[in-house]
Parts: sequence; structure tokens; C-alpha cells
Amino acid sequence: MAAERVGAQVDAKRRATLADVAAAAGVSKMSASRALRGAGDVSGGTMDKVRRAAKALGYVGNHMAASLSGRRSGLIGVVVPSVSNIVFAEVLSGIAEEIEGSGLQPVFGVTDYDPDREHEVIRNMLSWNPAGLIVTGLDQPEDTRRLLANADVPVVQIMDTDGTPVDACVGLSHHAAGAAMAAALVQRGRRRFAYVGSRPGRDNRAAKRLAGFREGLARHGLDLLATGIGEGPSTIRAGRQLSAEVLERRPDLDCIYYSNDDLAAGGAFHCLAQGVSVPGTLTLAGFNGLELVESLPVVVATTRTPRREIGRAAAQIVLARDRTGKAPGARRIEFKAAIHGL
Amino acid sequence: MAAERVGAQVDAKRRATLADVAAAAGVSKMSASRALRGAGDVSGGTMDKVRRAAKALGYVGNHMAASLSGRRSGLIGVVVPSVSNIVFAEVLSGIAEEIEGSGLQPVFGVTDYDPDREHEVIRNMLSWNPAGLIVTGLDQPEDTRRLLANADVPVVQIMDTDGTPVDACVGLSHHAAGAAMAAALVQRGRRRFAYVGSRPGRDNRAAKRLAGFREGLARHGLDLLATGIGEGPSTIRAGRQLSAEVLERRPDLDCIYYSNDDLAAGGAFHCLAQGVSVPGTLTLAGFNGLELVESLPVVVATTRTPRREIGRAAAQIVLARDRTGKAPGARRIEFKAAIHGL
DNA sequence: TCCGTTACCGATACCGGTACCGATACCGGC
DNA sequence: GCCGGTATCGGTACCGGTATCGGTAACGGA
Repeated sequence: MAAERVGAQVDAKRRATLADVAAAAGVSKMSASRALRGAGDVSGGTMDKVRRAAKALGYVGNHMAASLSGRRSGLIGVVVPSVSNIVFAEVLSGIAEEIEGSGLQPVFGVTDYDPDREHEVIRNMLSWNPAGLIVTGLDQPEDTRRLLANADVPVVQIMDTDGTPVDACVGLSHHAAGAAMAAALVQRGRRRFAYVGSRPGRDNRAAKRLAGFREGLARHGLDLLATGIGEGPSTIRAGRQLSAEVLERRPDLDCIYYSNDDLAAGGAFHCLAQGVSVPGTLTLAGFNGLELVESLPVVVATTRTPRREIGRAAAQIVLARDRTGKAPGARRIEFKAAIHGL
Repeated sequence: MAAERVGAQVDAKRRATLADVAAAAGVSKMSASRALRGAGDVSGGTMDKVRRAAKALGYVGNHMAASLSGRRSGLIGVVVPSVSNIVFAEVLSGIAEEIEGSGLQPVFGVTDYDPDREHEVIRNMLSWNPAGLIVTGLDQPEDTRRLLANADVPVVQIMDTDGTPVDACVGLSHHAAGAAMAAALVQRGRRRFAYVGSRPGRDNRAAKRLAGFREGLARHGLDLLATGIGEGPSTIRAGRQLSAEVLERRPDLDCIYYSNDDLAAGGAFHCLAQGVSVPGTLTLAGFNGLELVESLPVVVATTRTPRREIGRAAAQIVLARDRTGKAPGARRIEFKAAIHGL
């Protein structure tokens, strides 16, 4: 008894389907499908009969069905350790920017730096059979790598290039970044170093930077005089606290290298509060090149990382593969990390 | 010629399907399906024959098919104006936290504060027929509201409660927050106010705060003596710059209210660099309660907003609806915004 | 012994699209 | 008037799962 309402919402509740649109336009499902997605072989007349019908019915389409039917999925999986970290948020932002208008949608999963959860999240992503997968880091355990390798989708590992990607990678060498910072600091006359970081073992890119940093120091016969390692997450507050502790233990330091800019900002705040002259008496160096650090009222060194660009480049690789089918394309994109504030 | 390899990967390339698993386990697709997702009516024996087969084949499943077939979709759409803004990133984080383990995946869209793009993004989300939609803000244009209202999915509008939600909303009253901050500042003896914000017209929650703030001042017969409005995004740098400008025009100010904490932090940095005593000579007030502001070496007032909790609450509403089918549940959750630093 | 339950399983019909390929109509050229 | 070609269209068979429901076997009670 609701069947005669042809032009209106087909049924008070049920969403209009392609079949409804086709019926309303008086053509077949196929023609409607072709017309709506602009695939060839449709006459102008049919075209706008269908368009009109679709609009009248408020047709929305169903990506699920489209993805199941055609091969292409329209979803791109993004796996990051954390979203509340501005660094990854900006990567996401770059990805979103790049795929804007491509018809793809980013779906994300958060691992919280836990390898098991990462495995689970990736597995879950795969079951959406996405057009591509962007995952953070290069050091997945073997079973996760297998999972990625066997999945028949482009996989881009981001942030890091110190290692061998499963498929493609976009990022920078953290080892080199650490070493470069050490070299630059030594060149500026710094000799008495400490390192401040947090949650050892969770973020192995930070570990690579530290390793590089120590090697850099070692090349000049130097080593760290102290380290301050926090248990909690890398916050400004933690940076402030750890800096205070480390400086109390070794008041003779002339430089602190932080595992990231949040901690470094905390160090700067500590120095501002204590009247320690930065970078004169004490030089501080972080990592990431956050806006925060670069606008501080004192100069703090940092390594700028092109987060948005990494996101964009990764998305580009996926997009390219998605269009060309299976072209290998870029396998490894390494951005150079510029030191700022020295 | 590859057909005889039964126990191995079915075909070098093609992913194993449920049918493959079922065949390998010697049961029907249905039994395999039931076994794998733990839906009742499966014997223990069948259960692990299937489990074993699935593991042997490296079966991953296909959410697309499941979502198309069953009614439930497994995707939850999140629409935010920006991800690189830590505020929204934390909301995302709360959402991800809450739906962890529920089998749902968040898929996000970025509107960049553009209503047209928002409409497009929401439309696009809808075509994934998600289990729910979480969109930022309460002030969508009429056609977007219709789109949301007609969609047969739970819709939660977040961040704001000053207005009428399409379905449900979770957030806080920005108008009240602005007014409360004005009252608190006046009570602390401040009289000569300026406002610093950016990009007028883009962020209408900021506009609501400003309106509330002015009303709060008006209640004491006061008004803003100056405003500094930036053209670009709200960055620390912009805050620093705008603060300098406003103070140059009106050196007699005793308080600046910022549209958010990023700008306020910039103000604090300006004061630190210029040796202006904060909050003695000049009181600064921001909005959001970012960690950054609360760990500054000077005290800056701010309104704490429960971003992660907003995300969680919104996700909870969607989850509840998803399980119970169509229970109305909470329609409006208003968090109180606490002032900090005064 | 027979029947009603209960527990488990499988055939079938979809879900809403798209790929593939065959059908039809219309055209110009011979 | 017939033929081949081009431009459009539609029928059909899926994509890979799940809901539904009917069927079978095992089991307990009368």
C-alpha cells in the first residue's frame, strides 16, 4: 500500500537503493549505476533522468555493496600508536588532505605502542580489505610482517627508514637524526650531555635516535653523563620534572637531549622558572620541530620532521597503486631532517 | 592446476574465503560462519575443526561482506573540522578508546571548518551506512541537518550544547563558559579587557564563548577595550604576535581573553619575553585546559574541557544504540567546564 | 517402542552494488 | 534493402558473507 508512492521516499524508513532509482528513472540498475558514477556509455538524456531520480529519492549509495562487488574498496587503513600525540595527528591530517576528493576514506586504528594490539588492529583493518594500509614504524614482529606481506594490498610503513620495509616506506632515519644532532651540538661547543626520555622500550624510533646520538658523541670521544627516564607518557610536565632531577644530579651539564619536543619544552619551562640561561648556560635539544618549541621565548634546538608530508607521500603511494593496479612505484622515500635552532 | 592444494593457500593470490574454510573443515559455510563469530548452535568439535581450518588458511574475513549481509555495519563515522588540532585529536582518542574491543572501527572525515565540505563528508560517511555518526558542532546548515535526521543511524553532535541536537549531543555550553570566565576575571579585580582570536566566522563555538564573555562583562558594566583578530589559524606564534599588537594599542590592559589555549600560550610567551608580569600586571585567559598552558612557567587561566570524555561519551551512545537497536538513551550530556588557574 | 524436544547443521535467499557480455537501435555506405 | 559499426542499454552472474528456516540425529520420557 506504500508502493504507489513512486517519486517519494520509497518506504518511510528503508533507504532508497539503486534499484529504486533505476525504477523511478525508468532504466535498468546498470544504466543507473553507470550514470551515477560517470562511467561511460550513457546518453545525456538517461544521465539526467537518473540524476533527477536520485536527487528526488535522496539516494545515498552504499559503499559496502560497491566495495564488495567491484574490487576496489574505498577505505584506506591507518595504524598509529596514538592519536592524541600531535605528531601522529598531523600525519593523519596529511593523509586526509591528500586523499581528499579521491573517494577514499581513512579508517584508523590505535595501537598504543603495543605490538599485540598492533597485530590485532592490522588484522582487523585487513578484513575491510582496504585499498591500502599505512602503518607506523618499521619494526613489527615477524608474524605481523607476514600478515602485511601476505595481504594483497599496498602497505606503506611510515616515520622510519632505518630498516627494511615490507613493501614501501616513507620517513626519515632516526639514527641519522640523532647522530646529526650530536654532531651539531658538539660543534657548538657542548661537551657535558644528558639524555631525557620516557617509557623506554615503547617507542623504538626514540631508541634509534638515542643510539645515533651516542654514536655521534662517541665519534668525539664523548658520552652521556646522565640520563633521566620517566615512566609515564612524554608530557611537558614530565619534561620539566625530569629536567629538574637530572640537573640536580649533574648541575654541571651544558646540554640536554630530549627524546622529543614535549619533554624539551618542559625543560625550557624549568629553565625559565629557575632563571637558567638557555641556550647559553644550558643548551636544550628536542625532536620533531613542533610549533610549540619553535615559538618558545628561549631558543631550543630541535629536528624538524615533515609529518604532514610523510602522511601525504604515504597516501600518494597508496593512491598511485590503487589507480595503476599494481605498479611498484616508490619503494622508499626518505626525507631529510633539518636541525633548527642551533 | 592449483586446485589440488587444499590445505595450503587456496590460490597463490586470492584470499581465503569463508567457503574455503568451510570446505577445509568439511562443514557448511553457515556452520563455519557461526563457529568463527561465536554465534550459538555449534558443537565443540565443529568449533575447533573450523578454527583450525581458519588458522591454517590464514583466513581473515571480510567486513564488507558481513556488513552488507547482516544489518550491522561495524564502522562508526567521525566528522571533525581538523585533526591536527590537538583538541579534536584527543576526542578521536577518546572515541578509539571507548570502542576498543567492540569490533567497531572509526572512520573519519575532515571538514576544515567548511560547511559545504562538511555536507559532502557526512554524505560520504552515510554511504558506508555506519553504525553511528559523531559530528562536531551543533550548528549545521538546514540541509545538512536534514541529511542527518533522515539517515537512519544514531547521530551524536559533540563539543557544544548551546542549541538543539538532531539526535543526541555531548559537550558543554560555550556561551556559559565564556560568561563564567568573565565573571571569574572580574571577581579577581580585572577591569580592562581585550579579546584575541582568529579567523572570525569559522569556529562558531569560539564565537559563542566570546558572546558569553561580553555578556558576562556587561553584567558588570564593562566591555572589551580592544580586540585582536588574526587571519590565519590559531597558533602559538599568532598568539604572540596578536598579543604584542593589542598591547601596543592598549598598554593599559589588565586582562586578555583568548579564543583558545594556543593563542593564550603565545600571549604568555610574549609576556615572558617582554618581562610583563603575569598574572599580576596582566592576566591571561585561554580555553581548553591544554597541558601546555597548565605547565607554563607563569600562571595562565583556562577553562578545562573534558575532550577525551566527550569522545568516550559520544562513542558510548553509539555503542548503546548499536546493541539495543533503537533505544533513545541519553539525548544530551552536558559536561561542566571548570576554570583553572585563577 | 514411539514421540516430542533439543542441539546442531545446511540449503537457500538475499544484502546492494558492479563486471561482463550480449542485445538492440540507429546510422551511413554500398 | 542489406550489412557492419557505434552508441546505449539490460540480463545475469557474481562479490563474501549472514538470516531464516527446515531437516536430521540424538536423547529423554511415557
